[in-house]
Amino acid sequence: MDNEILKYLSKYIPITKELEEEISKIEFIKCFDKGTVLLEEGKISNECYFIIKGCIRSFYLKDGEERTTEFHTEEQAVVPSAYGSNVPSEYYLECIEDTITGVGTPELETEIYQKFPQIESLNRALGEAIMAKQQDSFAEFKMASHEEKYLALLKNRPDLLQRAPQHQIASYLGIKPESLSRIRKRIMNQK
Amino acid sequence: MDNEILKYLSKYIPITKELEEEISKIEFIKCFDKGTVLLEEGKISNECYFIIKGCIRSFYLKDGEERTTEFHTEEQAVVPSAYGSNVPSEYYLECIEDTITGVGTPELETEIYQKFPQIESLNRALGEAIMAKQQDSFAEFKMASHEEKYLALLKNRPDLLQRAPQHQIASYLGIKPESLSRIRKRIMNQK
DNA sequence: TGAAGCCGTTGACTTAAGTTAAGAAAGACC
DNA sequence: GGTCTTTCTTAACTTAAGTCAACGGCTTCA
Repeated sequence: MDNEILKYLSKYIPITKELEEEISKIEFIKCFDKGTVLLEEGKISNECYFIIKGCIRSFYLKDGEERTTEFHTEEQAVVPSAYGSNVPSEYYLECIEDTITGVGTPELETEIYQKFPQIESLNRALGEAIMAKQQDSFAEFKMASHEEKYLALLKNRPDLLQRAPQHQIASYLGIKPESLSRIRKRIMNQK
Repeated sequence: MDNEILKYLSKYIPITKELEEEISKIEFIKCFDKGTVLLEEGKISNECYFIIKGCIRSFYLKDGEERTTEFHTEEQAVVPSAYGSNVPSEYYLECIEDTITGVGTPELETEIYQKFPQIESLNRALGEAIMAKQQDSFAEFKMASHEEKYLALLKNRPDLLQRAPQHQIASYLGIKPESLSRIRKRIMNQK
């Protein structure tokens, strides 16, 4: 099976011949160079992405300063919150690496859900699971010290620290680059 | 329409006679006194709740200290992250007011989804919308000062500050009760 | 090769939150 | 009514993050 999206789906639901044909037919792969901006603040977004390879950073501007909200990597879906709603986006999507994605649209989604209701079921179940996980990690995050947040990131997504520049990591953690630098120094000295 | 759940559903999808009969038949209303613990750490949970009236607080224990993760109020669903999964819960659910809820189970859910796929579609769509909102507010929360977090809560959920004791609000904001007290004093003096 | 920018680090200073402890106010219970 | 508990506030001290500024390393590009 050389289709990444089918490979992903097969983890959760049986892939029928019919489903395989349909998905192969409609899958729409796009490649983006590092630095490509997929969505800008104020623009309407009608695409969502499933990352096959690479990293997409979402961030918004506050007082001219970039605030990173997420780093999306392999096997993750990127659904702009304004996706399909005709509401201008409040944030940016930027590829911080060369990135290969499957691209979806609201129309395509509707079509697939009609033909394959089990995929909508899957998305509901996955969505609920992701939401519960989000709530848990939000709770952890709220009470953690900045150092603990950094250590948690180091543990859960060690690759990110290699893939993204440190000041972006800092804004993702909700701290200033200077603080992150000091935290790293402190941890080094403790060892 | 005297059924709160139907009233809620009718905001999003047309209520057919058949749907109305079915939901009325299966709806299971329970009332709980203030102080009732609906779920304890370590217990399996097989119920989810839709709050008609009241307030349910979810929290977990860390080093013997309660950490409030959410205050669920009217028209909100409370789905324990371990719901239907046979995994012991990591947190508690407690009614901090007399509370009236609709109660759901995984079996009931499956049954409803089979009979009324449009409800599963609705749940998927609502889930995605809630998730996007969660991500946005998480992003705001990360970069906000403690004072800004308090002011945001004051603005978005002013009722909570009347309904829950201050130390629970503090742990919900991720700060110590002493800090919240100081922040409130600071704000009062500024006015 | 040299100038300009970006990035991470460091230092000095300010500000605010955590910690510990104590006390006042309000409620619950007997 | 009086005691006990819970809740909130206040104070003194410690610790760490924000702010501002400077510097060195590295890349880019003319």
